[in-house]
Amino acid sequence: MELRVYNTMTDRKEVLVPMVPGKLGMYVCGPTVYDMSHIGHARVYVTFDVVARFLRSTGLEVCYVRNFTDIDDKIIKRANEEGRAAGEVSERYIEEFRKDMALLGVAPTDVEPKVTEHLPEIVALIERIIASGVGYVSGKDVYFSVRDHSGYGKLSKRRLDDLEAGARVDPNEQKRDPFDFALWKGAKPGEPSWPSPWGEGRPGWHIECSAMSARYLGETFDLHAGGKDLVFPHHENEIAQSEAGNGKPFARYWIHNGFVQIDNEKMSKSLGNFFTIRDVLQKVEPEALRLFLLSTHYRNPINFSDVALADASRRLDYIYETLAKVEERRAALPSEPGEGELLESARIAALGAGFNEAMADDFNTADAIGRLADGFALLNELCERPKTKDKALLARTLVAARAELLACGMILGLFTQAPGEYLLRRRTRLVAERGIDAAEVERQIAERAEARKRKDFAAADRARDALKELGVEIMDSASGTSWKVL
RNA sequence: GGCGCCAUAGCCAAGUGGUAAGGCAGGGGCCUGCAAAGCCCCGAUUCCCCAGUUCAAAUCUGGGUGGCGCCUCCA
Repeated sequence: MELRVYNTMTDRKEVLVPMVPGKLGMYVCGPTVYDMSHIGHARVYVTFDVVARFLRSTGLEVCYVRNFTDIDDKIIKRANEEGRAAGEVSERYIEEFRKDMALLGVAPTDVEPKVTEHLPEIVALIERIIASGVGYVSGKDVYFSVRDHSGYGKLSKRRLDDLEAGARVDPNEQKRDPFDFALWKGAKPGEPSWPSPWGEGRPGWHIECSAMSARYLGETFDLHAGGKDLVFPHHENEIAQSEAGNGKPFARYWIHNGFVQIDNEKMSKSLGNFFTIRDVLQKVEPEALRLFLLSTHYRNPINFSDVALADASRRLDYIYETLAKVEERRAALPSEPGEGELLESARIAALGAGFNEAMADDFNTADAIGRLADGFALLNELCERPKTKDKALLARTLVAARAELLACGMILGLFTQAPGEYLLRRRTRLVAERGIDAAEVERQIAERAEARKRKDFAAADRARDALKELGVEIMDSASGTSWKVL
């Protein structure tokens, strides 16, 4: 199947053709580890986790590199505030980041390079940039001379002359041109530093990604991704550095995700309207956040709200309730139903086919998730009103339909939990939140069962109403009465 | 000022030339002692407005209106 991706470089969807057939290298700009990650970070890493999973599902051997920026002004600032070493701060937040990612089902990437462990590569690249004539030393710093590099602005479609109006010059810097950017910053007192041909100092912000991507993926590689706000200047500068230093084209396809917004405004630290991943996970299951993030196409902005999150949560409950129902039904059917025909085979086949079609069109997770809806309806239908008395046939069909859905879910990193565990954890969480006495609920349900046995429906209904008052909803079925928190 | 994005039902959200996916909420039906859950059916003659191109436009072009982003650390 042809895989089409929207390439920021060309502003169109293009067929993704890896440089080396069967293999694909991808680099995603990772976090600067100076604080807890927010849901904007969650979106980026969930998005590209799904991209990597989908690419792998097509048979590509993917090498996914995502860095940690573990030395930077903000980290130093934080370290000074806390009276710690910069390394302590970055290590702490790397751990927190990994915890967040694990909760969200974001798989570790193949390589997670840290800037502080790649100084030799960085210094060597800066030397090559200087040698190529577009880098210059000024005082203790080294800068990239933007005007001496042809092609600067090709990703962001900016011309230097257009930038002029918004230019701001930091008087502390010794640039020849306001748009030049630092490759190397000479050490200031009390700052962490590393030796270099230009004296003690540390790398500029952009050079790390150029150096580390080349180290693990080669000087030219397939896919480079990140948040939309990195297009300029970060990615533009990476391109300039890499192409000037290596004399080769840099990344072949660029993909960028849209922002998470709050009340239709960008969420950011500077606006103070941001939620950390940890904040959100206090309130909902991590998987619900993941589902929410994937319910909008990655390039569009997504508006974060309690309502939207509740929608995703409800939908996820439906999915796990369906899967739990399938398990229960399955237990009453032949355990080895054998091979053979299926019910609704066309509908089942359409699930995976439709899903893949949507994903192959620029990773359209929103469309892809929509295509799965019929599969869950089918499972419910099969469980509640099977159109056959052939138990083996029913069992085969249930297994096949579920397998199809779970295979798609695996690519999204969704529906991967044991349904019973998910539902119990969710109920336990809600029970605690609402201060519901679970034993009391069970007692009232038992009483109601007695009343029903006596055909005293008035009493049974009173019991049900009483439970509803507590926020508990009950469901009668052949196998007894179950309950959930509303 | 420069560059760019977005506008689809009450809400969320796909769809980039061939006659509007999906979800939530709502209405009806089936099931149920009654419910709940589930399943089925119903819901935009229409895609911010105006003009144009075309046999055909939510989709393309031009012009508006409204919202947002980047150009400064930012995912």
